Amino acid sequence: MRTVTIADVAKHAGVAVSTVSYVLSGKRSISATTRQRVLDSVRFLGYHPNAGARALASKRANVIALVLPLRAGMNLPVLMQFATSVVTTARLYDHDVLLMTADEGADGLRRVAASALVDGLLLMDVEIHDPRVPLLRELGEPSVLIGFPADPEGLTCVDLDFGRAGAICAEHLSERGHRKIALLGAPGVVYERGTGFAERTLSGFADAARRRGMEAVARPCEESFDEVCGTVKVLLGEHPDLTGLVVHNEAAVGHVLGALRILGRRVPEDVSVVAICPDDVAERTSPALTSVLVPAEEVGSQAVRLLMAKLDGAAVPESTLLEPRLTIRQSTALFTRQEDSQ
Amino acid sequence: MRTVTIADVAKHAGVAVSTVSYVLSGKRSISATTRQRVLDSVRFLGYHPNAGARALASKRANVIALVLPLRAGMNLPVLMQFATSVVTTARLYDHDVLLMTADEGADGLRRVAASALVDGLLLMDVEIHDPRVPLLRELGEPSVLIGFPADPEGLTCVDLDFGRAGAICAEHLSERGHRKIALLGAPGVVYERGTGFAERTLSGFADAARRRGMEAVARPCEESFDEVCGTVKVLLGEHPDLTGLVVHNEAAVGHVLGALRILGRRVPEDVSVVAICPDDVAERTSPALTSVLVPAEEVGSQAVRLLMAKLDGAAVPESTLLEPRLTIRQSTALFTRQEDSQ
DNA sequence: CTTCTTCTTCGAAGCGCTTCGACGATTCGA
DNA sequence: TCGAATCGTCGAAGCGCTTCGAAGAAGAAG
Repeated sequence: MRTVTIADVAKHAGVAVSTVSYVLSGKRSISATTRQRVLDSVRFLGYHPNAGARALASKRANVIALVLPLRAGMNLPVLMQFATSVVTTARLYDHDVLLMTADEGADGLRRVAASALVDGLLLMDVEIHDPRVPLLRELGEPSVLIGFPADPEGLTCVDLDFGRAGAICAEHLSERGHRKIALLGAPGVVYERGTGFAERTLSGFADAARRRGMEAVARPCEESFDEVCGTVKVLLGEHPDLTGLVVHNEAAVGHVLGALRILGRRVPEDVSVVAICPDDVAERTSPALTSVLVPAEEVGSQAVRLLMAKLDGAAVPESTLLEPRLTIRQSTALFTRQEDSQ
Repeated sequence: MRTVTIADVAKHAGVAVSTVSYVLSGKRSISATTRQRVLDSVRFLGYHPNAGARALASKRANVIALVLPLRAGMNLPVLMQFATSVVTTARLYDHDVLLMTADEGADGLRRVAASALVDGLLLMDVEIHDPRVPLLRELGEPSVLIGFPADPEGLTCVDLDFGRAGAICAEHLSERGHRKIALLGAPGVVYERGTGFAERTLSGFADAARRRGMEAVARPCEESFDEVCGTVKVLLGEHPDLTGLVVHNEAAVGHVLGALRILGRRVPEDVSVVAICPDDVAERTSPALTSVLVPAEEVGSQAVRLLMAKLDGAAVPESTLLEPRLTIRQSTALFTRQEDSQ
């Protein structure tokens, strides 16, 4: 069973090879009757263009690279959602996705760019001082970053507006009457690595709290049950009048409720909890958590769309921030001060 | 900055294009001096072969497809480890990895095979009655499956030996003196879908228990804390003399210890717990869990190696089962019967 | 009826690489 | 010492596709 080539289709349809090509690409007008005849032959023979030949002749591989980091402290479910949406969206544009890990580093990027294996790059989990960023400028390969480096000048970046996300959480608690609130963040290493989103959430949270005249504290937090429990305990010990908790650590979300239970605090009667996490995680706890969604799918498909636009030579905005959305569930309640604090 | 081609290298080194090609592929002997001269030119010019041209001429894309399912009930961290190890191992063989989701289904497989985009397929999370399996036979594309379909005849399959894993858990508990044990499994849907690994674990567990003269029960289990708690409660209610628990549900592992704590059972004094999960999960709990490792990395790299062998036309075993390893930690203790049951 | 357009379609020239056959230059056996 | 085998290298023929220039057909315009 030899594979079907464009020449086979041309012969079967009784036209020239180039005609078949033009029918398939739509780059020149072809009469309706010829087009139909060609299309019929394509279907009849089960023709699929040879990717290598196409790439060679057109200088377009119709493949994009997805560069995943896969480091500690990553949020797997969100990452997975993201990857899925990238693949799905890319397919809508007739592109495939090459999976690269960050281990290969600069050489890897250089290699795929130079070998014309891919037409563009999608980099995830970009850090504030990401070593890949200067290389990216040097390569001149079309690219889109998920996350923001320190200097996004000349690059195309997409992300959830984490500053707003932090602020929305604080504002929601403020509206519910809370006066003293805390942020339970990502593990310490995430901050140390300078991953932008964690810091931006924190400052959005803190700024909003200040604007609303609330007292706010923040703490990084590891992901094991015991660590979460310990952190929450210390937090409540140091700030007995704490009534609102924002959790920005997906893995810890589940443990926080358990910790509060053990510590004898009811949710939402004693403490209100808002999480920044995907909806399914927030819905699986009890009580279900009021949460701000990380729209992984939207980020992924938007990133692909931007990359496709760049491949077509279109101008795209350097910065795209996706608006977070708050979903109110059972973990936040109107807080009526039992006794005015102080 | 035009891209460097093999002709540029040839000219720079003062040899024929074909000579450069043979130096790089090693398919014909080349004198040491010429080889060195060519290699120097390659490095000097920063030459990277054009992937499309290479694929076209050699009929080998040097790319393999990784087909991920991305359904409910998947075990993300393991899946991620697996994907990483596939990419890393593939690179050792100078291959890249194309990421596909199962959504595209049969058409997707047909497409990448027909377009010669990839040389082979790696399918994950294969089900007992997987619709992709017959297609695979039809396509005749080199492939390796992770997991076992009902009829693996003529296919190449790799997996952890889950039957042994279940058995090892039971045997370990038996050796520690337990007489009545239970298996807390994957969510119900996983069993209903007929994913082989869950069933094989269960039967390995049950058989070993029977051989050792232990009483054994099993239950599927959802992943939220409340569901886990409920399931454990029912289990202990129905079987008050239960002293050993095997957990084969990574997401639930953390919750199980919390549930036992709430129910007033100490680990390992009252109940011993063995988990089937990656080491890092088992180590993060307290007490750290005695566990059987799912060697995701080994599965991934082994799968790639098998696929590479097939691409080279070598014969490979139809079935490769990786031996599970038990790591003893703090969650299982010698059980001394307080009173001989019955 | 001729000339100029416009619309379709065709032929051919690559794209950059691999691979086959061939050809000198050595080396070996007898 | 001569023919045969071996070694190292070269040239050229594709691989299957895109794309450019041009040609034929069919109207439109004069």
